[in-house]
Amino acid sequence: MATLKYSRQREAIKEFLAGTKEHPTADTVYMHVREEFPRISLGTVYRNLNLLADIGEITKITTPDGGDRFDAVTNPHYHVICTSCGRVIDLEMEPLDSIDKLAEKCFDGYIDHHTALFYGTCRDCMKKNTK
Amino acid sequence: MATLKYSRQREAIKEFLAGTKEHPTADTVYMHVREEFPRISLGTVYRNLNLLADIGEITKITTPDGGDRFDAVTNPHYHVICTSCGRVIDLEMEPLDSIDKLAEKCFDGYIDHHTALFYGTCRDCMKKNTK
DNA sequence: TTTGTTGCAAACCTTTTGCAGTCAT
DNA sequence: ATGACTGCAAAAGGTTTGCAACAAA
Repeated sequence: MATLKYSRQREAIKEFLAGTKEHPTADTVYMHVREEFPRISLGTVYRNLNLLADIGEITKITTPDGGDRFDAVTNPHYHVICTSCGRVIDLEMEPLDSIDKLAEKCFDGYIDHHTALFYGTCRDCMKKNTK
Repeated sequence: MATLKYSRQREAIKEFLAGTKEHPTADTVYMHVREEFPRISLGTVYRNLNLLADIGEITKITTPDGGDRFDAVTNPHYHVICTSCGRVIDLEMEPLDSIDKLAEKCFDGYIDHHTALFYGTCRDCMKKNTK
C-alpha cells in the first residue's frame, strides 16, 4: 500500500475544510483553494478529497441534489438539509447507535451502521418566508 | 399545471417497478422496459421516473454509489445497502417518526421528515464469505 | 385541435483517469 | 533514485433538455 507523502495542496484542502461549517462541494473547495494555488486542478481536489475520506480524515456526505459534500468533522453526526435554501447543516444530536440493533432484528443479515438525513427549514428561511 | 395524459410507456415503467423488489436504477428500468418497447428512449424513462416520483407514485432513493434507485413502494421505510454486493434491500421496520421531534430540539428550525440508510451485509454475502 | 408525450441526439454536470512532468522522501 | 503527487485534458458516468413527430383528450 502506498505511503502517504506531504503535499501543500492537500494541506490547503484540509485547512479550508477545517475552517468552514458549510459542507462544501468539491467544486466549492476548488474555488477557494484556488485563491492560494491558482494552478491547482479540479482533479487534484477530487483525488485529495477522496483520499482524505478513505483514510477517515474527512467525511463525504451524499445528498439527493447536486454533488457530494465534504465535512472536516469526522465524529458521527446527522445532518439537516434545508429544503428552502439547500444548505446542509450539522445536527447537534447524539446519533442513535441503538437503532442499528433494532434494525438488525428486522433484517436477515448484519447491520454495521447507518446514516440519516433530515429535511426541514432552517431559521433563516423561516424568517424570510414570514416576511 | 399540466394535466396528466395516459401513456403506455409510463404504464410499463410503473408495472415493471411494481413487480420487482430490486430497487432498480433508471438504466435497469430502461433495459427491462425495452423488451416490451424496443424503441423507448432512456430520456423517456428518466422523464417518467421523475414525474412519477414528483406526484408521489414512486420513490427515488439516493445512494452513495452509482445512480439513484427507484421503488414502487411509497409508504415510508428504511433501506439497507449491502456493502458486499451493493444491493439495496427493504428494511421491514417501522420508521422512527419520533426522532424528527427529537432532532428538532437540537436544531434551530423546523424538521419535517428524515431518511435513513443502513449499511451492512446481507445473508447471501455472509454465507459466501464464510465458505 | 390542443397539448402532453416520445425518440433521438446533443448537452450538462459531476467525477474519474491517463499521462508526462514535478516534488517529497 | 523512487514513488507519490500534480496539472492538464480527455473521458466516463448519470441525468437533463431542445426539438420535431406523435398520440391522447
